[in-house]
Amino acid sequence: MEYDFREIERKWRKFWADNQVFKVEDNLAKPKYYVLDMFPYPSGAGLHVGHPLGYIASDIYARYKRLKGFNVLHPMGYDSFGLPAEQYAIQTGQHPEETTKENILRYRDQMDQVGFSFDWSREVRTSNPDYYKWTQWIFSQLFDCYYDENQNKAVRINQLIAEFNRAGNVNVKATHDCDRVFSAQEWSGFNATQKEAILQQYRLAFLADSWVNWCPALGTVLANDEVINGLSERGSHPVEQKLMRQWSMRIKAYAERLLNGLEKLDWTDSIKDQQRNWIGKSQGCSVIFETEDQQNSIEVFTTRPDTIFGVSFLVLAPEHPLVKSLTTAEFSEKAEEYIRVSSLKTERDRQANVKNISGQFIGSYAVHPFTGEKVELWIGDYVLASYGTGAVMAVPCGDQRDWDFARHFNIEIKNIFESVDISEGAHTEKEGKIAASDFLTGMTVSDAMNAAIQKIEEKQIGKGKTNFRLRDAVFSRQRYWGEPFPVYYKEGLPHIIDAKYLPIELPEVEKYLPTEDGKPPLGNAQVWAWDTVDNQVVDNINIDNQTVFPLELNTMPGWAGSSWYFLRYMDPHNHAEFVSKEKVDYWKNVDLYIGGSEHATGHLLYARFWTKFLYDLEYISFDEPFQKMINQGMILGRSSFVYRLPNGKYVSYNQINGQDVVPIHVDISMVDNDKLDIEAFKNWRSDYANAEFILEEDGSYICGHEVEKMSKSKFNVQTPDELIEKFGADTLRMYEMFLGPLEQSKPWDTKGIGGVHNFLRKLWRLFHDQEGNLMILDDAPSAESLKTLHKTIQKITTDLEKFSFNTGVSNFMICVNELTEQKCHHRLVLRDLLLLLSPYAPHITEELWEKMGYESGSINFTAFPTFNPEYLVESAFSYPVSFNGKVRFTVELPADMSKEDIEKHILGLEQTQKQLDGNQPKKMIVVPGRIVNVVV
RNA sequence: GCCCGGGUGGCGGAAUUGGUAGACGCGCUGGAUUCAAAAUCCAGUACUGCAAGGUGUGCGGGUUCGAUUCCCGCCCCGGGUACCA
Repeated sequence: MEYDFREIERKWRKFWADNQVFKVEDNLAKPKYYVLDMFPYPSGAGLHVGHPLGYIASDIYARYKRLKGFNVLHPMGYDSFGLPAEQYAIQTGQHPEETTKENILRYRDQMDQVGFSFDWSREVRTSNPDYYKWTQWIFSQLFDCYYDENQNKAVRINQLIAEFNRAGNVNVKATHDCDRVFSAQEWSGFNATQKEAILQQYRLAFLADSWVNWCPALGTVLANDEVINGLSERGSHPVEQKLMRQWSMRIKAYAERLLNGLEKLDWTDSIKDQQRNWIGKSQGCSVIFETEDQQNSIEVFTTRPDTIFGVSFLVLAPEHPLVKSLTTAEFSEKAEEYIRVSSLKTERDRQANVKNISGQFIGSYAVHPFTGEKVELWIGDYVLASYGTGAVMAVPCGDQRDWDFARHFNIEIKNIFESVDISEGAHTEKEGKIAASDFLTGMTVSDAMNAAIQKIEEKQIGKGKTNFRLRDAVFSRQRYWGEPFPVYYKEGLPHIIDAKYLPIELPEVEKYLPTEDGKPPLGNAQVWAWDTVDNQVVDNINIDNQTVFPLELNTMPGWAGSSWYFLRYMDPHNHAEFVSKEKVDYWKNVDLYIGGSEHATGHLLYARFWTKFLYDLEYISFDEPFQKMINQGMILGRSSFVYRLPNGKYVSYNQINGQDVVPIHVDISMVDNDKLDIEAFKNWRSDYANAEFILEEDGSYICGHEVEKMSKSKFNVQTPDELIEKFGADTLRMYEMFLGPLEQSKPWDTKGIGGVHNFLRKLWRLFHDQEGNLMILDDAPSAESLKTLHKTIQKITTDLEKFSFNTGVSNFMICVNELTEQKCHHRLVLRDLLLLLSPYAPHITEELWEKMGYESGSINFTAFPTFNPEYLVESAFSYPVSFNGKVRFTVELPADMSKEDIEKHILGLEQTQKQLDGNQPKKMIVVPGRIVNVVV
């Protein structure tokens, strides 16, 4: 019987599904292991061969862990809210839910074909009301909390209110945006609106007017990580700054913990560094400069307090609140013009003109806190209003931008560094000694830093401070296809709908576009008001602002649902809680997370933030979601090209010979081994129907190729479906792993897939005789076969532990090659081989397992073979003998021979004497079991 | 600019973390089998040289008995990031 992979794979997929083989119970008696893939957004394009790469790796690992006796949680779901479905809806009028469902069906079908061992009974979809009910609930918890910096955790807002009632906010240490200090008496005098306005400045989910990245083309705001070089991540549309009233998340409160938490995670340095940079902690100090007229004071933030005597001017952001009052009449016109011009610049313009130095003197001066000298005040848009204090002390000798600015505007450049030349640029290195700086003179930079901060604090003109680049995260989107907020507005104040009435389901709308008066799409909904008596969503006509109120029109961003989905898998059908304490205490956090590195500063940061928050409230017992993470590389496409000559003929690649040609992408399905199917090409498009060719000598047309990202427009997309049809899922799984290290990006090339397919056929033959009948021998295997087997057990095990899946495949090939040569048909060897291979190639191994007479469908729940080193003991070793490091010959010697004996033996050899050519060896290096080196 | 990766045959990639560079697969060459093809099997395949040999892991140095591996200085490619004070 031949290896009929189609029949075999169909059979086992059905068996697994019918018997729910991979359904996992919360078996508290067994040790747990949680293997998770980043869940996909189900796009209309379906999966290409790049998508399953990570899923295959995680599936192999999950199956391996099961064989090792772990209770493995290995779920899958869909991040099913998102922009593409909504834009498709705008174009076609089709409800995003419909398209999303269709896409999910296609994804599921494609994933099923690969033979993954997901427990589909735990599937989650973020757009499912049963799911987003809890996303809304978590939002309401964030709304109900503030961050207490004394306890260093999130605490219920009631406790803050109690403190306000007791003593105002004088003693409160919390992360907040509140710039006023009030007493208990004042607090009790505030009305409800005033009180809530203040509370908003403390809540972890809060409403605030903030500068946001507004994308007019998409009609929505975007988070910082959704903006790349001033353009939207999706669609590359321009983004501008706009002041809007938006929901935000006070992620800043967690900056320090998000930074420190990275230490204990088993992630790549690259991702950790990206998060560190994004969080952007910088230590320094604030310094207050009094203005010359002593009417105002300007606070700056600096990381170089040691250079305070090098200050020659201050620069304020054009948006700085004091600019207006500090500008003298003489300069007001110029200053206003400068402010106007810079406000028109989008973030993108500002970035594009980084080299352009611009600024404006505003006519007044500050006073240097130590020297009492006058310091010019300037505005310049290289200073950002949103970072630090929105003002900097400029030290041209120590900072290149300040140096450029000073040079450009002809401002004095003081040198406060000992024997450093600053005529051609600033001295930015933190080394050397400080000069001409009063009490700092003669100190090293680091000593001077400490001394300066100490003095500044003594004089009460500032204090040591830590700044973070991390901004609070905007949480409102002007979209339809996202989670609605459980929020209604009463007298302009947001009120949270009680958890027992959740979910608040997305309303039906006629159009998915913003309303004519610029409200978000939910503004089109007819039934979108909250009845506080009946506690339900009712028609807008009932709004009386007495008992029925308008609901929030924004929806939540894409990262809301993906920030906690890994928890829901543990308890996906729980209607009473987002996850039960018992289950989350058993499964804990994800042991192995596999996904792309493009989520470094988005999803991975937000998920960590929400995890820490839920930990603070003691809903979960761990504060990092993903212990170990592997980022699979991108699989690139291999595009094929035909070349058109100016005369319209198509010339084969090797016949171009430097002629002027236009390369044209051709669909890779028409190309086999770079050879073009000419008929298919002619039939592809009408304008190619009469194409003429200049062919190779053998009459074929050879295409050129290039490695590029896979995309429809380049006709280089390879879907898994057609490969599975042609070679089977087991072949595809092993081939994707064989391509190279998981983390590396690599070009997709179908050429080698035949080699992997041959391997499986060869494996099949190992279990059968020449006539194709099953042939399993029950007598004792040879020592040689046992050696092959145990060598393989050892290698496969270490490869799996190192996630080196590509070398794993090689080692299987070596093993099967050796066993074939040994004509090994022994039960004991083949049984273990099947177990070893089953994580990689589950279908063929289930089939052979069953044929060998073992229980059907049990192979993934048996036990992984254990390595026995006894079988590998060698009696002899073939020593490479080198002279001055160059290997000249090898010699077979007993493995237990002593160093001295080896040395003697080698020296006595004729070959050695020949190599020595009459010279005396200076020295001999003998590494037992490794190498012999003779130094001449 | 800065921060992470990476550079090994015609190609994808191996190499116990200082010990025989190029495993495994693809491709290619030759052969067996076949009426023929497919499939399968065997042999060869870093470069150079008739050969002995010589040269080879981006480039230039260094440490070492011995370096793809460690150190110093460059070059190139990929990813991230930036008037962040």
